Amino acid sequence: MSTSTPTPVRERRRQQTRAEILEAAWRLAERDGIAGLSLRELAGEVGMRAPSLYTYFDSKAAIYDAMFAQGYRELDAVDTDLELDPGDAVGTLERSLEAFVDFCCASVARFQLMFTAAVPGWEPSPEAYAASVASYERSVEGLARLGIEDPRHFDLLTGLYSGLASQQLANDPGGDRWRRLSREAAEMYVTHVTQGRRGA
Amino acid sequence: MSTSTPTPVRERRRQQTRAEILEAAWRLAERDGIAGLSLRELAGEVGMRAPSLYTYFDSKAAIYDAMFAQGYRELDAVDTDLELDPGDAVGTLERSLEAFVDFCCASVARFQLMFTAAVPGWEPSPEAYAASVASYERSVEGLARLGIEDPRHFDLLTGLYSGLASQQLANDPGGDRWRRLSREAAEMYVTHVTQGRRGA
DNA sequence: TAGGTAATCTAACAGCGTTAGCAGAATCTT
DNA sequence: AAGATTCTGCTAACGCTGTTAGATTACCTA
Repeated sequence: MSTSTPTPVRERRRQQTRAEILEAAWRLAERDGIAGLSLRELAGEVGMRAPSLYTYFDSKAAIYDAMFAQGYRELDAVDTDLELDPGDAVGTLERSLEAFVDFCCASVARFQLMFTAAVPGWEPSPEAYAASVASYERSVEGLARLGIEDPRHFDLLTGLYSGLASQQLANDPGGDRWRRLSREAAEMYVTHVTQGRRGA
Repeated sequence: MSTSTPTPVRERRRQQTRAEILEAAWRLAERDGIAGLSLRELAGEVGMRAPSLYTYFDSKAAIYDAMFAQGYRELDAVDTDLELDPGDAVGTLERSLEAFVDFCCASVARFQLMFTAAVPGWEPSPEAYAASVASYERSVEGLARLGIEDPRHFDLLTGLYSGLASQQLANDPGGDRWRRLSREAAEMYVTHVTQGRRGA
């Protein structure tokens, strides 16, 4: 007939090649910045010419999309590893802040892709964006278990996360000038959100 | 003689055309993102062809440099307008935070250029960078007059500035979801830095 | 008005993402 | 095993990018 199955064994090779391309893409993006990624060079890195990449990805934007989704999967892994102790909100937030700064510093390209509009024309597709929203909502849930439920307080905290990470990356890459403020920031924040309102 | 004066009246026209180019550059950068700026379109906007721009700027990077310096001059103007009241640290910081978020939101392109690495290959020249450092140090001085001198506390505050502004721009452009937290953030911060240490 | 400089142009180069059309290889079907 | 099909990679090309070289025009100065 005409439209047969998508060939089950072919699909394996295809996915493996896709993964190989993404791996090379991260390497090059780390070297040249996320927006500096060149399809011709990326293709050469996996032994191809540029047009052949279009067999595996519809466009450069689709490559960014796959990387974006990969980034949020990795962030979810970090969040999952983090042990949440409702009895020690400060300690939990401290570790969470440190983990987030570490996550951002571990890959500048990933940070640029996930949290800044560093790629001129690109923005995540609806599906990729949905993954980021899901990750965000999981954080909301975690914070709620620490007793933080006021939306304003939650926004204030995301500001702290974002602020420490972006300052660390922009003004002390490779160092810990802002990362080491995690404890102090957590204390300041928890003191603030619990002040006046004891118990419930 | 060979190398005569740079012609005093010619220089006026030249500077005016430079300003005209920069003005158009901001307009286009606002529309397409700072990295999406096209020299051919920029030239067309001022009635030229692309190569003619090289009479006024050595390269596209030089245009970014001029815009970068302009941005810091505008930021300095904001800081200068801000009245510093040592008797009301919270109020002063609140207004300062609001002003900074407003400054960032007033021009996404300017924010991208000044505070993010949104332009692939470009980074400010030593002269342009020096202007940003000078602006930074003026802020340190202002903060010191509010009694904030501990470098750690200062870094924590820059994190708050950066965090509120970047979250506002990324997740609620045009709104005030993070901007309106300025008061609360200032209270939280001042409470923290003054706790335990009264007087001197 | 003549001379010289400054400003602008066209043509071109190497790079970019992307598309069209074609060759070859790998697979599935008979 | 042979034929039909699909899949993967290629080359050539288009229109875009920043940039340079060289020629030409416009303008200020003397």
